Amino acid sequence: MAEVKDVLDKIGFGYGLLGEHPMRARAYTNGARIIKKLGKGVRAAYYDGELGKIRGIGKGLLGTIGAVLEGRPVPQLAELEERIPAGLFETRRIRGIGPSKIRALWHELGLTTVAEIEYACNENRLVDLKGFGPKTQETVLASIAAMREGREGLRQDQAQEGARAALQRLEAEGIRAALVGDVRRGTEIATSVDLLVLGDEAVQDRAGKLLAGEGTVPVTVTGCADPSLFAVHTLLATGTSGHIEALAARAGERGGSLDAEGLFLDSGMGPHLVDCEDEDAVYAALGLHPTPPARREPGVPLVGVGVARPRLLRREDLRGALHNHTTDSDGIHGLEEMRAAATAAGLEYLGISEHSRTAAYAGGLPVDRLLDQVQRIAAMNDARGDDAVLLTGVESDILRDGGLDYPDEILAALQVVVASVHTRYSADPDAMTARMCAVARNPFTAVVGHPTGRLLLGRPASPYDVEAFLDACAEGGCAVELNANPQRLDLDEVHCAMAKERGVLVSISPDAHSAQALSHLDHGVVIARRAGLGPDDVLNCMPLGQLEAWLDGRPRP
DNA sequence: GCCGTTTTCGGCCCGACTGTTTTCAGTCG
Repeated sequence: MAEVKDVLDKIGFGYGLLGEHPMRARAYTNGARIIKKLGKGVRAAYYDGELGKIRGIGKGLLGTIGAVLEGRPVPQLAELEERIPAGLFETRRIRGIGPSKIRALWHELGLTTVAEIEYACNENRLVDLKGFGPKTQETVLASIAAMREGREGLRQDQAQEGARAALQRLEAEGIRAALVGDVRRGTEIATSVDLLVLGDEAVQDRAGKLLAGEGTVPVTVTGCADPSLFAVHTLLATGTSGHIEALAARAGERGGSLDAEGLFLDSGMGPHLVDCEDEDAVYAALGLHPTPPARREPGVPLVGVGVARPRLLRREDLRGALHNHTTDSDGIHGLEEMRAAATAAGLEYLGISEHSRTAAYAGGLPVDRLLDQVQRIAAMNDARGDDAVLLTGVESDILRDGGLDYPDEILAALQVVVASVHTRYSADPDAMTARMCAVARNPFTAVVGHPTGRLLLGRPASPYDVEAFLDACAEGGCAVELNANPQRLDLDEVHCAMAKERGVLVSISPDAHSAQALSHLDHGVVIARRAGLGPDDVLNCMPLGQLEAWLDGRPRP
């Protein structure tokens, strides 16, 4: 099914391309942005009637959204598709040029696909157009190249959603299947959803055909015909190969083997097949604690029974969540709704950190509005009953020199200052390292938000010295964020592990711009587990009292 | 198309940056 936000975005772009209804175009584009912030909850929000209450979603957009959700045709889109060559819609993914410039390419040069635009750049044909020049042509070319590189792959949220749908479909047909591969291990990007089905080739074929037309997510089906080997095959197909090799080596040490034939061990009378009902039984037979899928990576040691195993983070260890937005800046739900959602999610506290005054595009708060919110939060906490406690704060832009966006006396009035870069990502690496180290050493910084600024499949991480930055965090006593928005997952698992090594706490934050988006925390937990983090490594595993003590105990001028 | 009325029209996030200009349009966040 077409995604709501893509349809709205397409319509907005289409109107922009025709240049006929600029404000109507803006309304659709804005709608797409709202849906994106909502995350997965569009369908529920639509049927609950919540969607229509959101500012920016009116009767027209609601009708369009309903049509998409129910699989009905969308007249506006149909009309645009009639008037605009299909390939042009794809060109909206080229960064650096927007509807106006693409319109010029279409009308002046007759270009209607990404490939044609790329070709024209190589022939140097863009430079002479009015409003274009050598720099623009270069930008376009670089952007198209980046699109090519980044397009391949599924984000964790897309992959999980696709896996859920596929498994449901097979179950409805009475086919037993298990999720295996990268998606099961929780990698930030996967190439396909890998499923193992139980059955002979006929069953596998049927499963493959059932899923071929489903959704947009590529699914790879493999089969196992022998029910008694299903657990071993699940293990093998989950990987990684490095992990499996380590297990096979262990079986070898015991006179046996582990491969598609099953687990064989020698108890004195030659190797015999071990009956394994599930994966845990395989590990147990090898004298091991089971390794969770997230940790089945090369280099992660196996843990023998009798040896204490590291306690990996679980979702229920999270006591709260810092870094969230409301309608006061660019969120789509108010303080009350966000608090209710946090309470429902079992959180003890919720940190509110709106954009700061420099981030005008995101409704960043000037001092008076920020202080007003602080007062409203205090009043809400006074009369909160069993609700989650709200923490005051801000997501301060990190200025060019590494400074924060408010005077000290304002920052001092806040509980949680999250500091994030939102502009000038591509400054040179040395300057960026200095900027990030400066903010890490700033006594007002509690958490550095999405430290590398990457967008998965979209924008590369800022190239700077992250290790030097983490050293500065350790020195300054601040925490680093694992931004759990599946488009970011920033810091990544490698850097999270580096933070742990240095004793730098990790704050797993949903960066929620809607109530639904608190569920991003799940993605953060997966990455934290892959990084080997336990509850002691995560700032928001602290109960409220301890967190407050940590915040208060940090040196401030 | 959305919104909020000073309610049926007339505004629409807004400032920085970039590359193109010669005073600004387009794009981005």
